This record gives sequence, structure tokens and C-alpha cells, in this order.
Amino acid sequence: MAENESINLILPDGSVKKANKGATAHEVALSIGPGLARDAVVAKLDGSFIDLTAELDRGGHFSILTFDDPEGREVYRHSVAHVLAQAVKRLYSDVQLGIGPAIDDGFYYDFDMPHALSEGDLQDIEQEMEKIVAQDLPFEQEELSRQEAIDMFEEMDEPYKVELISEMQQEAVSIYRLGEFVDLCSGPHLPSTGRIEAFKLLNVAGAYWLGDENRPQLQRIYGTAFDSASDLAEHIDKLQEAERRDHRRLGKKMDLFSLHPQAGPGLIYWHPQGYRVREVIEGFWRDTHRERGYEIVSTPHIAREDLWETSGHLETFSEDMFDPMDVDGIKYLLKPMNCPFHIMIYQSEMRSYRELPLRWAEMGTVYRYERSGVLHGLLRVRGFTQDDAHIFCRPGQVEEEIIGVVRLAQYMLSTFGYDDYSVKLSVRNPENPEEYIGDEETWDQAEGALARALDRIGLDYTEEVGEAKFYGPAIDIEMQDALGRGWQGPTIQLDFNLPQRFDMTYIGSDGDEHRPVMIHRTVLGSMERFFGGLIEHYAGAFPPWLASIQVQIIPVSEDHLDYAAEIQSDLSAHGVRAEVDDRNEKVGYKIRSAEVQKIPYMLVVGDREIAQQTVSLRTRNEGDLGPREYSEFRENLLHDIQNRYMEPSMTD
RNA sequence: GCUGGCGUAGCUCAACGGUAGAGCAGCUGAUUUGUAAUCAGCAGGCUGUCGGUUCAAAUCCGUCCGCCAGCUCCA
Repeated sequence: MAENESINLILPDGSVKKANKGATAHEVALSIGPGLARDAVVAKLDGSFIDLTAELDRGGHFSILTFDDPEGREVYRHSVAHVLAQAVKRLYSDVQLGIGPAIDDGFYYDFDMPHALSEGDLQDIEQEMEKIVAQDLPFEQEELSRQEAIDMFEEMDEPYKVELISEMQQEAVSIYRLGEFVDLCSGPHLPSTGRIEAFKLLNVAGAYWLGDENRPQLQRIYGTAFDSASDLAEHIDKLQEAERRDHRRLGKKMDLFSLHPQAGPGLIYWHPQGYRVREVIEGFWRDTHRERGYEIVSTPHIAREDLWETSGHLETFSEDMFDPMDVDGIKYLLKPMNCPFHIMIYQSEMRSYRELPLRWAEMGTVYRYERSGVLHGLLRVRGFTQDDAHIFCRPGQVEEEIIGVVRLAQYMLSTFGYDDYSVKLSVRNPENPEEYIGDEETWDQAEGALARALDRIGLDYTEEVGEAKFYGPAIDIEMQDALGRGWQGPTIQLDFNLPQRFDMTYIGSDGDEHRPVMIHRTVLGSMERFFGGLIEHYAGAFPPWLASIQVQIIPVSEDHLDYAAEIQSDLSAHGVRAEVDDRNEKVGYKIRSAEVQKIPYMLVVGDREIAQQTVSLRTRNEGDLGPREYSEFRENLLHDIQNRYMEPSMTD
């Protein structure tokens, strides 16, 4: 290697940096700026990651990544996962390593070991990790041949690593040394453990090796890491905030719903306060659907086995269905989906092309057998009400119909305060046409219609090749809540299968029978899951139009009960959900009680208010706002409700 | 379903081999209250279930049921 041979590195801003061949990425970073060198996590040359300590033997597009880059963060956290594994190896005997990748908000590492890890062990492990960080051990890469690597990991009694290597295609296997610790890893990593600033182990849980439930179950430790203690603290705060907002906690505290495991797990009991909110949601849902050309239907909860035979559910969905019940010697099944029932309505008479599209919506309660371990509050239950709808249309109407559904979804989501979402278009894998029902032309047309619909609306989306179900392409919308967490929202699914299975037809303008296209769609998903999401999105503080109690009237003493009752009955007459706190308590107590219930408006009424026919207004977001003319308050209130504001706006 | 943890009053939690306790909520009474908790009293539990160990079990062991964290799966 010539001493002074130089290479050209093209930096992200387009400028060219000259460096000596053989210089390390770290040295280059240093020459760009000491700050960058300090923050550098890893480098990238022509799109491939390289360790900062690696020597550069050629030029190319070059960048230095820090923790602020998503990829830099991943490398950083992945490096911490190695430190975790090293600490566990030091502390416990007979430990076999699984894998330890970075994930969205942190990292994990899987272990197979006889000692059952508990949360209490995490502190010990963290302490050992701190020691490893203090030792500032360098991550040192080495390349071995496959066989050498297999021999080495066999020698080390690491069967999972051996399995991983055996699955690999390439001849050269990369390993990393960290002091006495060796791990199979393609890298890259931080230069040394001293670069790790802040980490925390979060929990421990079981996880199947390679995600396969037929393989051994390992113990998984989850953790997270940041490049500053304050960012870590902020992240922990966010986790705690999520805990505070947990719908199971708030649902109990606010008396919205309950579960009764002794009466059957995964089944929801809506309490009066919760059902009021649901009623408002459903009312809004019904009005919106009628306005947009839907008819509302209602169908039974059970149907003969034959129907599920025809629909194909018995074949593909029976594991998720409750066992049949016997009715006069005939088997009936509880419905896990509403679609066959809407098809029954379609089949009740001959259909003409003039009738299409038919849009039928139903708040359809379905039951699905979910494995016990997956049940979770309102989010994963065994009985739930879908805001389901099916659109039956001609193939040429698909594009317009999809636009209608997406616009409906956008309108409803934004009304509920979800303004950020991402859209996914699931299309078929053209390499496996045999996996899909329906001819190629139908698919091309349908996928084209979905994509054109999204384009015409101007929505960005990602196309997921091979994600389509066998019976048709789909659009899935994931919405972000107030904490930035993703929730599965509206889904729109084209179906070429059921119209065929039920031999659905309509008479076209040509007098011949044609096959309609069927679109399954849901906007809210299910009332249970959507409500759970809403509780967490709003932290229980529902906007005035949704709040179960919109106005709490607080009489100062017994003498003011009549005036309070007068106001309540007037508000009720105007459709407002108002209640009087007539308990024998001080004003401060009643205020606190209303605040804890997150009631949007509080009206304090005493002698002064009665004398002047006013109310003293307090809102949960702005606190004490002083006296108002009652009629003026009522007008503002109705305005807030009608416009579905997120918070009371009483600022005149 | 699997791995691990956990089931004590309506809720949140104590007691961890020797007759089960607090705060909040509830009820009763006093107080008549002015913007986030007035005071006093009362009541509330076959310690999830069934079985075992022990002179003695909420406490130790096992079973089943359920809950929690994940895995797998999903609206």
C-alpha cells in the first residue's frame, strides 16, 4: 500500500474530502469536525455500513452516522445488546445465546439458560453492563471461514449460533470480540463500549427461537439506550405516560367498562358512562354513513354451518371460531364476520346494474376465539362490534367507491382527532399467481383502481408487494395517537372470492349476468378497540361532544340546589349531558371530583349567580373563567359540541 | 396455547408460618361550604379455586381458573 495514496470521499453535501488510503472512518470524521467525531456511531461507504475503526481502502459516497440518524441509532442500540449478552454471560452459567437485534425503541437479546430471569435480576445485569461500559472494551471484528466459525461456536456450546451459521450462504463469517466475549455478528458496532451513554433494561419475557412456536422458548430481555441520560429519562417518562393513559386503568377509574373473567374472559361490559360515549360515536357513525350513501342493516349472530361452509370460513377460519351449537340437530355457528350475512341480503332478490353500488353498513357484533394469552383489555377481546360495511359494485365502479371510502375514513379520523396516519397498499406477488383467486386481468384492474384512487386523493402510501390476501388487494391505514403510537385503523379489502363462492350476480345493461365486486371495509375497526384507543389518545379527557358528562353543575351549598336543577333541566332540554353534584361537600371537593373525572365544563353556582342569573364557569383545560351570562354560556357550549372541538373554547 | 411473574376489602397496597391492616371509595352523623380532598364514626375479607405439608397456612408445595409482560396470532 502506497503511503500517500489518497482516496476521494464524497460527503452527503456533495463536497469531496480527500483522505489517505488506510485512514479510519473515525480519522476522517475527526478531520471534518471534532463534534462529529465525538458523536459518530458508524460510517457508511457507498451504502454499506463500516465500523469507525475500519480502514478505508477506497473512495466513494461517504457519510458519518450519529445517534440522530435512525440507522446510527440502530447500530448504537445493537451494540448495547452485545453488552447485555456479555453481562449475562458473566453473571450466569450455562447460558446459550439467541439473537440480539435493535428494535423500534430499543433492543433485546434472547437467552437459553436454566436460571429463570426475574425483573429483580435486571438490576444486577445493568450493574454488570455499567462495568463493561466503564472498561471501555473495543468491539473488534474478525473474519472466519464457515467451518472455523462453526467449530468455534460448537466449542463454546452455542448451538443457536451454530444453527445460524449453518443457514448462512456466504463462506466468510464475521464475529466480534468484546473483551472475553465473542459473538456472531455482521456488525457494525460502536468503536468501544465506553461510547455507551445511557441505557436501561425494561422487562423480561419468553420468546420462541426464530419466532416459531414449535421451537424452544428462550428468555428475552428488553432494553433501550440513548446517547444522553436526559433522552433516556424522556423516553422513560413517555413509557410512564403510556402507563398512566392505559385504557384498562382509566376505564376502571372512570367507570367506563369492565371485564368479568369469572363470567368469561375477553368479553366487555359497557357501563353507563362508557356506553354514553359509544352511543355518541355510533350516532356520528350512522349519520356520516347515511350522508355518504350507505344503508344500515342488522343481521343475526348465528348461522347454520352450511353458510360458513359456502363462505369458506370453516376451511380457513375455523380455528378462530367458537365451537358449534346444536339447534334441532343442526349445527349453528356464532359469527366471526358479517360478510356472509350481507351477501344473504344481496341474494334475497335479483340485482340489476342500476342498483349498484349497494353500500350496506352494520354495527355487527362478532365473536372470535382468541387464545387466552393474547387477550388484552378492550384491544383484544373475544366478542366485539365491528363498524363493518360491504359495498357491492361493478368492476368499473371500484375506483370511485374506494375514493368514497378513503374520504369517509379521513373525515371520521380527523373528527376523532387523528390527523397523522400512514397508508399501505397491499398488492399480490406477481411471481406466484397460483396463490391468488381471480384472473390476472381482474387483479391488474383492481390494483390499478386502488392505486389511482389513492393518487387522486393525493395520499402518500407504501406499496407492499405480496401482502395482499389470496382473495384481493387491500388498503390499510395506520393512525398515530397523541403519543405517536400506531393503531390499526381503517381497512379496505377487495374480495373476488366470496362473490364467486356464493355465485353472486347482477343483470347488466346487456341483459346478461355479471359478477359484482365486493369491498369489505371498516373505519373504526371495532367499537371496543377503537374506544380503547380513544381513551389512551385523549388520556380519558374526551372532547366535549364525546364526554359522557359534558357539564358538571356544582352548587355551593344546599340553598343552591334548585337553581342547579333548573340549569340542568334546561341543558338536558338542549341535548346536553349535564349533572348536578348534590353531595354535601365543599366546592373544592366537588371541583376536584369533576377534574378527576375529566369533565370538560364545570359550573359553580351560589348566591351571586342566582342573584344575577349567571354561572361561574370553569373548564378542565383553562381553569376558573369567572361568571358568565347563562344563555351566553349555553350558546358557546352548544357551539363547541356541534363543531366537535377537542377542548372547550370559551375565550370570549 | 407457550415462557416468566402475579391473584389479600369496590380500588391502590400492607402483613410473608402464630387470631388479616391502612388510605381512597361507600354508609351514618356533624358542618352549609366559593374553584383540585371538612371532621368524626360505622361497615366492608372462607386472602381466586381445589388439594397437600404443618400443632398452626394469606404466607410453604401441587392443581385448576384468571390477570400482567412478552412470544405467536389479530378488529
